[in-house]
Amino acid sequence: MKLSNPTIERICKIFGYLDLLDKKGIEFVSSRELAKASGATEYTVRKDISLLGASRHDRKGYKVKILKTELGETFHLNKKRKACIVGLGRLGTALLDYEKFQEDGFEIVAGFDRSINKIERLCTHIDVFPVSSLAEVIAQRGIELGIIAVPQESAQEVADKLIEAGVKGILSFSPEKINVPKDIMYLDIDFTSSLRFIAVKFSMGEG
Amino acid sequence: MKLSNPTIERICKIFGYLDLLDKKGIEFVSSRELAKASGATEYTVRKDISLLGASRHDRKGYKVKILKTELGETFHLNKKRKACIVGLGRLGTALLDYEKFQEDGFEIVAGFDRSINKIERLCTHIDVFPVSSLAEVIAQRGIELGIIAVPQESAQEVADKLIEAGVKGILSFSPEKINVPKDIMYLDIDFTSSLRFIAVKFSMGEG
DNA sequence: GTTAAAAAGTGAAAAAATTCACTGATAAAG
DNA sequence: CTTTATCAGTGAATTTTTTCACTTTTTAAC
Repeated sequence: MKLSNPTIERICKIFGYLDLLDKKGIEFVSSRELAKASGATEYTVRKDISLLGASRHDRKGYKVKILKTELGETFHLNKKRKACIVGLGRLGTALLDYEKFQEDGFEIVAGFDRSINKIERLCTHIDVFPVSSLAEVIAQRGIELGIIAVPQESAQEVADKLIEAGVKGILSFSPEKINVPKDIMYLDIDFTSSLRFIAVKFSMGEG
Repeated sequence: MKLSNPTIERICKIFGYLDLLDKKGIEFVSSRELAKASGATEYTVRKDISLLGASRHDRKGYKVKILKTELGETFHLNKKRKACIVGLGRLGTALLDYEKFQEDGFEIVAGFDRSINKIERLCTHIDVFPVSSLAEVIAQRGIELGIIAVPQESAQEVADKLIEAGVKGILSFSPEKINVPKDIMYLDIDFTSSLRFIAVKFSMGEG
C-alpha cells in the first residue's frame, strides 16, 4: 500500500487520539470528531480509514477499540519498538525522562553521550553509554529508532553511526538537514522552523 | 497572498538554510541545493521563490543574502518576535535555554510555571513568573508567541489564558490537540506522533 | 413495524500541488 | 566576440489530494 505523507501524519494523529479515548474508556467516536482531532475534514478521515477495507457501520460512529486495533495492525503501530537517544544535553535528558514514550509503545532503552563526565553525573533510570559503544549497544538491544539531540555540527556524524549500527529510522532535533540513504526513514523537528511557520501564518493573515 | 501549508513549511526551511549559508559566508545557492535542503524538488523550490515576483538570473544560482532578505521581507521573517514558555518542567527549561531561538530572531522573554517553588529554584538568565501573572507580563512585554510545555491536562487551559492575554500564535508540545479560534495560529509538536510517522514509513516499506 | 436520523462508504468531481518542457538570461570559455 | 553550459522563470500538463453528492447501514423513536 502506498501512503502519502499527509495520510501517514493523519493516521498517526488519529491513532493517538483513539488511544486517548480508549484510556478514557470512551467507546464510540465519529468521523467528525476524529477530523477535529487530526486537523482534517470528516471526508478525509473516512477516506483514510477506508484504507482498512472493511465496513463497520453504526450510527454511533466507529468503535474506538476496534478501529485502534485495526489501524495498529494495518500500519504496524501495535508493535513495541526500541529507541535510543544520542546527545544528553538539556533536550536529550528531557527526552530520556519523557514517560509518555513508554506508554505509547516506544521504549527508550539507551542514552549516549560523548562526554564520559556527563554520563557519570546523570541521574536517570535509563542506561547511558559513551558514544563509542553505540554500535555495540544498538546491535545487542535490537534498537530500531535513533533520536538525535546533539549539537548541529555533530548531527550528520551521529546519523551515519546510527545507520551503520542498523537503526531503521531517525528523528533529529538538529536544525540542519541530515543526509540518509533512501531506505532509512528520517524526520526532523526544528523548533525554529515551527515558530517561523506560525509567524508566517499570522503575519500573512494580517496582510 | 494565499499560501498553502506545505508552501509555508518549505519557505521556512529554505529561509533557515539560507541563514545557515549566509553565516558560513557562502554567496550563491542553486535551486537544486535548496531543494535538497528543504526536501522538495527544484521545480517546487523555483515555484515557491517565484512568489517573490522578481527575476534574478545568474548562472551561479540565487544570491544567498538577497534571497534571504527578500523572503524575509515578503513573509515577515525578518522581524524579531517575542515569545514565552509556559510550563517549566524538563522540556520547558530545556527550551528556555535553547540559545538558537535568540539567533533565529525569536526572543524568549519570559517563562511561566504554576509552582512557585520551581520558579524560585530555577537557575536561568530568563525571567520566570507564576502563571497567575501571565496576562500582565504578556501585555507589558508585547509577547506574540506562546510555547506550551505543560502536562497534557492543563494544555487547553493554558492556551485559553495565552489567547486571552493576546498572543497571536501558539506552539504546543502537548500531545492532545488544542482548540483555538481561527485567527490564532497553532501548531503542535507531538514526539510520539513523530516517532509513529517514522515507524509507519519504515514498516510499510518493508511490506 | 415503520419512519427518521445519524453516520460511514464511495465513485466522481473539483481543487490543489507538483512536475514537465521549454524559454530566456547570464557568465565563463575559447 | 561567439559559443556553450548553467541555471532560473513559467504556462501547461499531470498527478495527487481533497471535497462533494449520493447511497447504504444501523439504531432509536414513535
